Amino acid sequence: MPPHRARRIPEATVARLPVYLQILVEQTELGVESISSDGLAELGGVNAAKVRKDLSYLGSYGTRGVGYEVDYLVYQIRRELGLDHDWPVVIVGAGNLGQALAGYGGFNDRGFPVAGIVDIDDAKVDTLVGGVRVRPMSELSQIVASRNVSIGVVATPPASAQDAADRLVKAGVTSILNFAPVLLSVPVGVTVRKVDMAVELQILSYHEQRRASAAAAGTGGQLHAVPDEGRRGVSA
Amino acid sequence: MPPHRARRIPEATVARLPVYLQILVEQTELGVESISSDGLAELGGVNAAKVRKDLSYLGSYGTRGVGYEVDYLVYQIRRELGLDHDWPVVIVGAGNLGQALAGYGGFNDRGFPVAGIVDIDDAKVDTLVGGVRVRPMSELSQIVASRNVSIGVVATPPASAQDAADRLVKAGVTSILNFAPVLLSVPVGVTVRKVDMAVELQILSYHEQRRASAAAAGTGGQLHAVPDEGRRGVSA
DNA sequence: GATCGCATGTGCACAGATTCACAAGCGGTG
DNA sequence: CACCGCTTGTGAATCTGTGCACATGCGATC
Ligand SMILES: NC(=O)c1ccc[n+]([C@@H]2O[C@H](COP(=O)([O-])OP(=O)(O)OC[C@H]3O[C@@H](n4cnc5c(N)ncnc54)[C@H](O)[C@@H]3O)[C@@H](O)[C@H]2O)c1
Ligand SMILES: NC(=O)c1ccc[n+]([C@@H]2O[C@H](COP(=O)([O-])OP(=O)(O)OC[C@H]3O[C@@H](n4cnc5c(N)ncnc54)[C@H](O)[C@@H]3O)[C@@H](O)[C@H]2O)c1
Repeated sequence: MPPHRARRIPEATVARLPVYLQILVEQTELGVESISSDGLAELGGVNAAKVRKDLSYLGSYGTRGVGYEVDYLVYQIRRELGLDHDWPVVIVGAGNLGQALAGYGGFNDRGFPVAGIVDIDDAKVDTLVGGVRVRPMSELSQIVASRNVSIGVVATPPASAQDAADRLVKAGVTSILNFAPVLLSVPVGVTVRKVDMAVELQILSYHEQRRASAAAAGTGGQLHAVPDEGRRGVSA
Repeated sequence: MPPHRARRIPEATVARLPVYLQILVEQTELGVESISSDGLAELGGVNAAKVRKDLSYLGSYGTRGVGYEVDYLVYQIRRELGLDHDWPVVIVGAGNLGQALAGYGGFNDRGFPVAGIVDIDDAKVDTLVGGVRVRPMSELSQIVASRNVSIGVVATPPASAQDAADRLVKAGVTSILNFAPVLLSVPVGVTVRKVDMAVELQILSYHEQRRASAAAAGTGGQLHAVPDEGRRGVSA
């Protein structure tokens, strides 16, 4: 039986664990063997108390007065995130974005090999993108089943995104990463995350605009820096 | 003088306004002239009370007993987000991702035309990606200055991302959208947002893993659906 | 012009996330 | 083996966000 039974980790923490993991792996490569919550906080751009609380959800894996053993922490975070094995993904839509994703080595390195990429356009089928051959939609189910895929990526135009999601679900996928700027409707039990780059730009635009109007209304142009936080602006 | 002076809008709300905006524009195109908080909530996959509270930060632009006039709401959200004019962006890094971004029409449509794309690799310079010619790094400042760019996109490998950000800041950019999986360090007054696709996949992986272990520990395989929420899984 | 239905706008209670502050405890030192 | 410095782990306070529930007020109807 595992140490704590079925502890539920807050979503906010789950979203930060991958960031810690990334940093810790980099530190390992630099030969660092031990790290304090302060050190990790610095590298991750967050508060040290938050780091400690986040890590405490995994269990007590630090040593008081010393810090955390990097290797062991990597192992524990990996385990918690389910990264102790690969998660092959299937990409639907071999357009601009789908091709960039398929050709990107970073996913493979981080445990998400591209099991296949499918497209509805016959002209795209059988072309090679990033070492992967584009397959027709009819093979989607077969790819999912044979490679035991549970994560699908939607990279089709918005109008086709729901169709793509429906096919993924029908094929047996239970998690979807959606790049189309539309809300996907899926059965209960399927998890969807959306990445919308236009939304990100619009959030930046809001802050730009706010800065501009604050300057206009403000002390007359002289922009004096906020107290501190070292050398970092609004982040996410 | 504007109606409310300098109301501060909660970050969570700022992040949802672009989603409402997108939906409202689509509704306009469908000929819909008026929408209730319920309707908008449905289309946006959120709670109706949240929609009302979010919109109330902009001012009282609804009509009790009726709803919101779509056109007017679009206008107000645009204004609040600073989308009453275009925000040209400059992309650093013309690799897989940079090319996909430059070739993507959706940014232009949503008010973020690509003012330029630069790369450090001479072999890439002068090639055309998505109708835009790749420029050498030496022209970055000139592009930023002449097109009045305040938003930069980092699409270089992680190791070069800080360098790219430094150059953007030096050129005068005050907002950065970072696609490299590293924390960027920037001066106070510069806003950074990070989009990390591997993080998104890892969050999905966490939920997959959790589902799997819950099923193993659970009632023995028979997956019965959660009470409801209609037909939608975990979302973001 | 009084009445009624209906959707907004918001006070309030609750939930979740962040941060502080400090007791607990490990390892090294004398 | 007792002491000391240092960092973890966590209770408690605070801040932020969510969602209910309902008073408010608009517009339509009679
Ligand atoms: N390219 C980018 O940089 C970028 C940036 C942000 C968001 N997006 C979003 O990502 C999505 C894809 O963008 P893109 O630029 O790659 O578009 P694209 O038009 O280049 O490619 C879309 C691909 O999907 C295929 N397709 C269409 N309908 C399909 C269906 N029902 N099933 C399977 N395949 C189908 C098309 O044949 C095409 O190959 C869009 O929703 C877009 O809004 C793209
Ligand atoms: N391709 C994807 O789908 C994808 C997905 C997720 C994340 N990313 C991230 O996006 C970034 C870019 O990925 P990619 O696949 O396009 O990489 P890539 O290697 O194809 O392209 C990177 C480009 O940046 C240029 N470059 C390198 N150093 C530079 C510098 N100092 N200044 C300016 N340009 C420089 C290179 O010449 C190259 O053209 C990476 O950080 C990657 O982790 C990419």
